[in-house]
Amino acid sequence: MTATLTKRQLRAAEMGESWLNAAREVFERRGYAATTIGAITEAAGCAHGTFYLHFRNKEDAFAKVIDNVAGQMFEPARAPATGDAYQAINVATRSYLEAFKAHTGLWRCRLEGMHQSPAIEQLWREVRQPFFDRLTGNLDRMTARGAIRSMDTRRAAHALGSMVEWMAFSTFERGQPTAEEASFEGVVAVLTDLWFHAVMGASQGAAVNDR
Amino acid sequence: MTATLTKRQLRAAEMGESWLNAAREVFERRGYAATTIGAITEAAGCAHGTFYLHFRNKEDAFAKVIDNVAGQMFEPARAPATGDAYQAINVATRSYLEAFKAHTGLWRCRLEGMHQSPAIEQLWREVRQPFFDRLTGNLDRMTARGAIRSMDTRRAAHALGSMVEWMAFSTFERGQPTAEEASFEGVVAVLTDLWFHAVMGASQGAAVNDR
Amino acid sequence: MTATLTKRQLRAAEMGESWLNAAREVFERRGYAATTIGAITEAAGCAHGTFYLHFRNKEDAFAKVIDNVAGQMFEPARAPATGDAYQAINVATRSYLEAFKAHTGLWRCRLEGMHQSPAIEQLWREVRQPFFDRLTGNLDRMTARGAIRSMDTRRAAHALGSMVEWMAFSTFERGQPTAEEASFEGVVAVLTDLWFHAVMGASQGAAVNDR
Amino acid sequence: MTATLTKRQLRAAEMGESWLNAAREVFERRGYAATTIGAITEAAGCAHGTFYLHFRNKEDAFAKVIDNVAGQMFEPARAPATGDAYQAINVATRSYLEAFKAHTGLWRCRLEGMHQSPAIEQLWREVRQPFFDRLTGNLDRMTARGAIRSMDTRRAAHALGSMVEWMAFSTFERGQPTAEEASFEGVVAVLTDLWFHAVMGASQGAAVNDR
DNA sequence: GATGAATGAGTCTTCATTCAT
DNA sequence: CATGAATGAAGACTCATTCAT
Repeated sequence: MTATLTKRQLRAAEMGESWLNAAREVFERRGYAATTIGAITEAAGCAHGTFYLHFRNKEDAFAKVIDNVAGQMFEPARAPATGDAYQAINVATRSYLEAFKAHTGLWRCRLEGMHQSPAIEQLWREVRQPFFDRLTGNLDRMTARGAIRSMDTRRAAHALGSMVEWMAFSTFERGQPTAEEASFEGVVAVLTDLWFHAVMGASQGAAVNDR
Repeated sequence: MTATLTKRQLRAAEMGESWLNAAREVFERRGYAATTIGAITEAAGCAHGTFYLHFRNKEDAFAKVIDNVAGQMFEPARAPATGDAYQAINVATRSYLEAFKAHTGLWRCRLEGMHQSPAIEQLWREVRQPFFDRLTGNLDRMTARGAIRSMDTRRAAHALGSMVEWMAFSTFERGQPTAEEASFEGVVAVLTDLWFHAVMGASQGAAVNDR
Repeated sequence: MTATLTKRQLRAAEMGESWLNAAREVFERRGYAATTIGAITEAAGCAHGTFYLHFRNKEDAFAKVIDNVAGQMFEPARAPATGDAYQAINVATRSYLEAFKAHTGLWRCRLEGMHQSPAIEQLWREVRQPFFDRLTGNLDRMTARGAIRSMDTRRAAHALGSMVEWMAFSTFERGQPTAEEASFEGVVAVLTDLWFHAVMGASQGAAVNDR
Repeated sequence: MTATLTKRQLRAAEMGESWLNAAREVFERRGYAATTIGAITEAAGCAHGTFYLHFRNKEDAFAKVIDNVAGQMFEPARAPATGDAYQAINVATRSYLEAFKAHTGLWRCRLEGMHQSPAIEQLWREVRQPFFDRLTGNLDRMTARGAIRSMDTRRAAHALGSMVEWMAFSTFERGQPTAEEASFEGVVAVLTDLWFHAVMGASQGAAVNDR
């Protein structure tokens, strides 16, 4: 892990870091398709041709940018769950939304770019997989110790993760900042509440009986 | 004369249909950015310039395509809820996933195109809004008659809708058809289960006490 | 003369006159290059293809328009000179400027179009020639009876006609209507004054002696 | 380093020159509307895209061409008047006609292009204005010292300038080289003669009295 | 490593003209 | 005579990529 980080940092240092920042800034601001090599070199303050000393092409530049910030985007959710289940879900959700908010532009860019480059789609999948794996593991453990009803944990993790991910996107993406809906705490509260009940509820049979 | 007119109008209508189909097919297959006017005219089997007799430009063509299928995509969820809550959620979820599955390519295309055209973003928002409004209304009614605990219904509707929407996308988008995950019924079951418990669970206070 | 007029009127009547008006209106408003067949048919309230029942192409349409209004544009100057020389020049100049003012748009259009179509250039030359011929004739007569000094009457007519023509254009063309400069009477007075002295002055030798 | 830079800059300057020449040549030969980017790049012996390294578009190219030759076209008239009035007028007229003759194509092109581009119209106006200002100044001075009768000097300058300008155009434009009319000296003589008498003649009142 | 001029393939868009109805 | 859909040639403009310096 440290090796990976070091390697990444080293490579970033090699290319002056400024290139990655320039590329990221342009991708965030203009989106994938609208980003041109010229815009990146301009942001980097270098000549046009110099781009190709650092990246193979636009796809490669985006991949390197994603690779560089992927850690920050999914790292927070990696914190070990502490306290009771509700608290744990609340903290995890808040962390995720905060991390998401800091990279809205890249998220949008990726959403656009993954359809224009299989490599980007693949990269993103790899980056996101550990996140879902962790969620699945959590549900597995809770199921194992009888804390929640039994369920298809992999798919449940996927569904709940999607809920947070897509709600985050809908809420924070540019153009959607309705004052009310964008209220950070409100979103955290609702997501926590739904997630908590979704997994903590009694088995469906019992629930049905309760009606 | 009427015959002439009718014949002409008929052919015009037919052409309109075939152009929409040609455009849709290309958008689905190649995505937004990669779709060229030439590809559409080729699919339509007509000359290049003819495109502009039907559409103003690519953006307009996509808008017309979306407009044409939007009804199909969100109509199913409009069916009145029948039976008990679990059944209603199950039916609605299955309907949505089926409709989604039939237009995966367009969904992907829209996800890509909305970042390249404000008009498309706006159009989609308008198309999707009624869907969320209906969900919100359902939750409001259930809350009103005490069937579920009280909650921020608008945000809850948004979150649950997002869960289904994004899970559907992750599951059915091209390149993701892992045999297991793509199992339609499994996905429907999990989504129904989570949704049901998410809204039917007792109030958070009680739940917390249950720990 | 009457025959010519009749023939022209007949042909105009044949094509409903409205086509000529529509074409003229568009040429005046948009200029030669910017005029499209579609704009003319739209102005005429007819279908696109109908244009070709009346004109061979844009060049032909413009030629017919010019042919139709040529009379009006140069007719006034045809009035026989009455009164003394100064009065005659004054009246002729005013007439010319008035006629010019009524067709500024066409003048501009012709200036633009003559470089895009040899036929238009040729047509215009033919239309303008009689005007200069008349001027030349006038100077010839005055020289013959000793009213003015002897000169190269053809070239002098050309030069003086050009003065009025180009001054008119500079003064009345769109975008040049400085209040002061566009003052109609002021322009007439100056042109009359210069023209009068240009031809009435004593021979150069005498003039030089006068210094 | 300096060598490299210098060499590069030199070549860049050379290229700039050759591009201007290529563009000018094409504009002169084909006129404004008929000039295509392809024709210019062909004349320059370069690839299509290279055009846009030197000019923003056709309008910009023409503006730069005009800007480049404007000095040459109006410079001659700037020479200080020497000798008597007749000589001064003669020299100025000859200079103008010579300069005009060297750029007939551009003149025609400008006449055509100014109706297709407000920027070109504006540019030309700016280029031509000093010329008329100088003429006005000359007349003002002559009036002040009583050398000529009093008149509306600004309009008179405009009218006389127009006479020379438009006579030059009619005489030298392609297609008009009738042997007789194109005789350079003859035109100079007539224009000088008319201009001289136009301004040197006694006041109109006196002239009228002379009748 | 850095530069930036040059390239040319690729797209969009317009529009004169034709022709079956 | 009238229609208007269809055509396709033509031209503007962009931009990723290369390469000599």
